[in-house]
Amino acid sequence: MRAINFPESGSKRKLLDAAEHLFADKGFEAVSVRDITALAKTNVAAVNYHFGSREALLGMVMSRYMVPINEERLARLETVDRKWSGKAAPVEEIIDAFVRPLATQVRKSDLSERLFYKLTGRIFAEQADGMPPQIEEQLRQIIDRFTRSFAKALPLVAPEDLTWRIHFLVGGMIYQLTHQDILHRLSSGASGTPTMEATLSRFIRFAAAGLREGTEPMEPAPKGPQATFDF
Amino acid sequence: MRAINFPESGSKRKLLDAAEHLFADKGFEAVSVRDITALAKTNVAAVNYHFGSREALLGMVMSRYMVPINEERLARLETVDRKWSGKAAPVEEIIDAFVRPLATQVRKSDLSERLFYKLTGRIFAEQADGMPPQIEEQLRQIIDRFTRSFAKALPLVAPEDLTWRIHFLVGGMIYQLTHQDILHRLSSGASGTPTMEATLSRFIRFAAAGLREGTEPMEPAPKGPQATFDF
DNA sequence: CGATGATTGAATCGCATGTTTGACATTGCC
DNA sequence: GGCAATGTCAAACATGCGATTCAATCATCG
Repeated sequence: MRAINFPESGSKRKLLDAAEHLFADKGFEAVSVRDITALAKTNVAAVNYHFGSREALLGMVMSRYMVPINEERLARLETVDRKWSGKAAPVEEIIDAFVRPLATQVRKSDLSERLFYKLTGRIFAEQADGMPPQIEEQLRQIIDRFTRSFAKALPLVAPEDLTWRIHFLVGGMIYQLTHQDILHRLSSGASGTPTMEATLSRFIRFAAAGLREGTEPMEPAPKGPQATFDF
Repeated sequence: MRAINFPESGSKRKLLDAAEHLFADKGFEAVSVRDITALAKTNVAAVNYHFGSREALLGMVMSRYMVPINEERLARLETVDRKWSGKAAPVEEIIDAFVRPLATQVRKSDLSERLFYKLTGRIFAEQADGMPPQIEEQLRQIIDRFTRSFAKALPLVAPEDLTWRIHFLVGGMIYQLTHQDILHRLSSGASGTPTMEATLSRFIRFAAAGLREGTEPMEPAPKGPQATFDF
């Protein structure tokens, strides 16, 4: 499907690394070509020589970063599908296949945990238009495949509802990644930044409950008339 | 607490309106002073004359936009608290107090639905640092107050867990607002943009289930060994 | 009216941006 | 060695930016 060669060394690689760090830290718009070449210790012209333009470099940073994550997502989903072939898989496992690659790929990266997650968030939050076409295509495929698996796991959720709930899921995760620090700054009882592992399992529980909503075998209302809340 | 007068007319008002439209549509960084003054049909110098700087104008746009929303949030929460004084309110009502003001304030605005929500999202997603101090303070107060109400409504959820779940909630909503169009473009079975009312009630159900997760009176596992899922 | 202070307008400042240029250095291959 | 191809470099270019200047205009009120 793909045929990109990400350079292993040389100043092209140095530029990609520097750009990745800076984009993750400050955001795509806030980083100039000169910032990048300064950090990479190359000449300003190097960016345009190697990539043609600043935008092309930006796209290549996103690709190099996203492609392995998305490939692992699909691989993990396939494993889950095989394991539960035909039967409905637990939604937790599907969500896990979607978010876990973030935790595994972070270790293969030069980026710190914090920067790695910020970059993920930024790719969605800032650059969602202007994404390289092949990345957008890959994403479309992923949402498609995961939606199919969720649909099988949650036959009682109407497809229309399911689409929305998946959006809420993706959004909650993205936002969480990008804005961990800010949200914690706004919460007065802010406990220190926790490990990614803990965040992921918390998130999976939260999202799984949201996805399953309404499919439980009739829970007795624990308190008050919440069954009659009027929407 | 506050003592801002938002101008009712004149070119100061025209600048605020123009800036609001442009910021919502293109994002804060992508809009220049010249773009704003062109749309407002004023001179370039007007921005610096009336606001001192581009940044100050940006802050005033955010304030004029966010303050009424946040005030309505607090007012609604207070109503809910009074209604259930002492007792635990249904989480749906608390979430509603948080998200409903978006639907009511959109009608008082000059902005289209789409631009209105995009602006909300952008204030969080792009400008979360650099927010005017008084807005940040207001937000902190809101998260505080809502957290307290949620805690009372969900006594079985550990405070630490609750903080996280609220983050997921806020993030899911923000992201949804900002990226409705993109997510729908990525979902192949994209049905047309639905009304805000429908989105809100879908979201409230999703988030309420996530918040309540683990507090239900022991649901019989509907399928598979999901109780032993290993995190 | 005329004076005073608020507002506008055209021009310009200094600066940072992405990109291009052309000379120079390095590399790899015959 | 010779000679392309490839890569590097300092310098400059064109553009757009936020901000400022200062004279012209306007509104308000004595």
